[in-house]
Amino acid sequence: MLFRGLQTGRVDDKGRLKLPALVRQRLEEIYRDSSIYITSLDGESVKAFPLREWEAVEAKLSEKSPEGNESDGEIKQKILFQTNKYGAEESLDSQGRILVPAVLREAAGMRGEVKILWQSNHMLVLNAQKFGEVDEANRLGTDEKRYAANLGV
Amino acid sequence: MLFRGLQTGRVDDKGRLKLPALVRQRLEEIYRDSSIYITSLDGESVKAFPLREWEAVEAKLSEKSPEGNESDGEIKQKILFQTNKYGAEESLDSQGRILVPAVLREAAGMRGEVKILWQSNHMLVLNAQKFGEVDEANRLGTDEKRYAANLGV
DNA sequence: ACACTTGAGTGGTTCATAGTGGCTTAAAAA
DNA sequence: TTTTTAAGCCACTATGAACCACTCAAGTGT
Repeated sequence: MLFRGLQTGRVDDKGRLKLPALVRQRLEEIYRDSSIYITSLDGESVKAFPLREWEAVEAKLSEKSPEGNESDGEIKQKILFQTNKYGAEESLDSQGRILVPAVLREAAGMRGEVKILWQSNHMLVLNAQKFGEVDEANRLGTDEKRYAANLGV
Repeated sequence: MLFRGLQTGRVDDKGRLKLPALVRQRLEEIYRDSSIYITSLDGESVKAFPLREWEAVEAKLSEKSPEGNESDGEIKQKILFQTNKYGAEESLDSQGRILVPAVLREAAGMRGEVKILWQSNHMLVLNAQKFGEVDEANRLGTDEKRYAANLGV
């Protein structure tokens, strides 16, 4: 777990995403490598993978699917195509910034302040508007709160 | 892996494809050789192989097929014929450009801006229109996004 | 057969700008 | 305070895009 909770970053007018100091420190501690694969599935949000994590995903995506499962391989191909479309290998500069590729910057509206969340193996980066939408879509109903309560939350 | 993500190149009015600087650097690092075999299977897209990679493919194509497998050898012949039809050995000039053979230029609509993807052992080059078509065909539905999420993407 | 034209390919130059790196001031934390 | 982090800003550089000029080969017409 790289970090918990919400972090905020900022994209400057040249399209560079500045990561909060905490995130930089953790990246350094855990991965000892500042290489990042920055991409997206749909252009709505930005996903930034420590390169090592991305390589693991890549391995899964290029694994041969079990016999008799055509569609499985097809989906993997699609995922690879989409992530390639938005993707770029980057690395943190001396001030902890990474350049967001122009296509992605445009598609995901990466300008000014952005929200950063850690999701199992990558950072999810959203602009304020998208964050609001996701938030809305993730509101808990009473049943869900009960469910949470059962889990001790 | 030569590079990840999408690169854009440009074909000038003389039919020369200019490779992005990153790609040139990586080619130099990894292959230490600027020889490229540029070809296509069907004229729809351009496939540019570092010569060494193409030689590996060629080796597979000229391997004797297992006994009693007529059609296998036939397919290899067809593939060789088509790749020869469009193919040419080229090498990067001092400014990182390669000439796309006229036939291929014509067939694949190589003019102006083009998209470049790395596919296991070669660069796949598509014009904007073809890229759009492929993109369209590779859009992810909600089920597929769920599948991706399970893989950690 | 010869000179001439044409067009494709080659090589290089120039200019604008996206990207890079770093500096400085401001703000926040210790 | 002192120290760290952030944000804006500025200057430099590498790259890309557009040109231009030259070579070479093929074809054309006399």
